[in-house]
Amino acid sequence: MVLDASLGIDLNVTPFHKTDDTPQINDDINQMSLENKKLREMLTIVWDKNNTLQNHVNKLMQDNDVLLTNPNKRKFGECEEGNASGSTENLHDCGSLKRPNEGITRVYRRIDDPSDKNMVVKDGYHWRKYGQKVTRDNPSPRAYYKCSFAPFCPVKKKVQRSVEDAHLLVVIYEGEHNHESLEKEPEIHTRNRCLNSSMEMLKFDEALVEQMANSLKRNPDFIEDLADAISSNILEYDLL
DNA sequence: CGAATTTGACCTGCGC
DNA sequence: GCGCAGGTCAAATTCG
Repeated sequence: MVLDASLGIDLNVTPFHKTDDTPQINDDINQMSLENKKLREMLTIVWDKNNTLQNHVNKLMQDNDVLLTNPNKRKFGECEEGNASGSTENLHDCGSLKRPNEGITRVYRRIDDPSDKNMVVKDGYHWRKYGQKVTRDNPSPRAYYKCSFAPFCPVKKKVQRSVEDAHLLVVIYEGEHNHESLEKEPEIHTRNRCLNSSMEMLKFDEALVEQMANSLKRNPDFIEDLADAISSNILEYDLL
């Protein structure tokens, strides 16, 4: 019996064989009840472990936030507060040390349909697409946009689906708009200062947690450790 | 018909 | 110098 296909856990419960022997039937029914009880408790254990892991992931996310929002921990080349679209840098690399990362802002947007090839990100500005390229580290194409006010406005943006999570669009803004937003629709909300409502903050957190969980699931060491932990727990239970 | 998008070619920077 | 990868250009195509 596979409890969780994504984790590849197979509890391998011995099949129950019915016989014609009447006294044997009662024994078998008792045995089945025992096995059902065992299974239920195993499920509880797995569920508990899942909750523990999820709490751990949440804690890691909080620690990460502290690092990103504490200005004293910033170094040269680290993320500047965003301004291209009223947004800021967030999770992941805050830029290499090769060049100052001023005016470079990375934003994650959640999309409902990962198969949707339309990577339009509404951020209140009007953009003109001038190129598209498939990059080495990501099979989904990266789209290049210039602000439609170019060359008056030097801002560019790159939009690419996250390699970690197809539901996430990674938007990289370069430069600073020297004009007002064209539309009155909400700007992209940011981790540090622009998440206006708690609802949007929740959605943002959900996306980040999901991305991190996906990364953990893809990590063979993590899966191996998890399988070890669960199997040792089951063995301990059987020995009782 | 004009604006926006697509897409192959070209340019540039970097590592070897 | 060469090859690779990312970024940009511009002609062709699509769309409203």
